[in-house]
Amino acid sequence: MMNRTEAAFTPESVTEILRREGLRITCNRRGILQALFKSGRPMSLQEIQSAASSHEGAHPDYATVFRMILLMEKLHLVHKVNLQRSCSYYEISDPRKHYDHLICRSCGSVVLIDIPCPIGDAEKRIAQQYGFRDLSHSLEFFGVCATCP
Amino acid sequence: MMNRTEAAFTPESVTEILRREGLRITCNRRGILQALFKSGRPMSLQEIQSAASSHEGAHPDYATVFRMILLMEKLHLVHKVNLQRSCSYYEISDPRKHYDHLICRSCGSVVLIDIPCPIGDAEKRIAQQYGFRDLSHSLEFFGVCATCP
DNA sequence: GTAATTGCAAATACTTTGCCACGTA
DNA sequence: TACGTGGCAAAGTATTTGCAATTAC
Repeated sequence: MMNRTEAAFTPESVTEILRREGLRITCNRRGILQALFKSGRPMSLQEIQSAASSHEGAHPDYATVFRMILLMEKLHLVHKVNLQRSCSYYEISDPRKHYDHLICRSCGSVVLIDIPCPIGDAEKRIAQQYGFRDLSHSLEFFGVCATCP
Repeated sequence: MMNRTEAAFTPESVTEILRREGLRITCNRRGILQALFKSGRPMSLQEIQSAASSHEGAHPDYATVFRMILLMEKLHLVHKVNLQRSCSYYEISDPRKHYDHLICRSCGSVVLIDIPCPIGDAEKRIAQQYGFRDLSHSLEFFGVCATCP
């Protein structure tokens, strides 16, 4: 997909991708990108909206955030994360990185874990066995964190 | 948790668990249980409602299904499955079984896969490394199935 | 008989869309 | 200037709750 360099994602490189797609770079969009990059964890649209608003000139409407994230999702620049909550959460989706999460059932804290992906092999085997192609996966661990009773 | 026998889940054994919790067994609830057991895949509340209604005497209101599933979720008798759709899907959660899914991005078909769980070990390592306890996980594979273009 | 369960309807929450004014390139 | 973008408000969809009537035990 896309015409992307092999460099890791940064606000700048993602901005460049958007520009190449013919999209316009506005204050709101800059704010939204900053918000996504600053946060180390998946964010709801609400969270993205308010975080974005702390950046110069940015005060995106909720609908604006919604449409921007929709756009970025289509371009595989962000992806949705399943936190078992009542609304959707998103995070930057660097194609070179791997995103599995550890979520506290009690306080809701979310940790991005970096394990050597126990899934890669299974993915290939499953593709063969079930005749599916173009596989990806979503893996979340749920538990109770050290600071919760 | 609970005072459960080691036998696999059946409508009867789950009914027994509910009874022990002091809950009353009604036609609606029987219908909902039947629906969950008959279906081999995760169901939305809508689907559960209409499937339940095909059982003798059962015509549960949507709210009734909602409350019943909520209850069963608390008792760990069902769990939510992340199908990346706009509403929640649930399935029976037999503690002796393992639930990972393979979902077609194109036609939406859902397959319950039974692989030797590549996660079990990782789960223990993660528990140690991050100080979490009582770990469980949610794993879904997404791809395009053999019959889709 | 008593307390749990249910249907109905209303409230809430999140998501999605239409439209026109506005700003970027 | 031209067209993508953004705010506002309304519509759509799923979830959740209150309450009185009903039912299991």
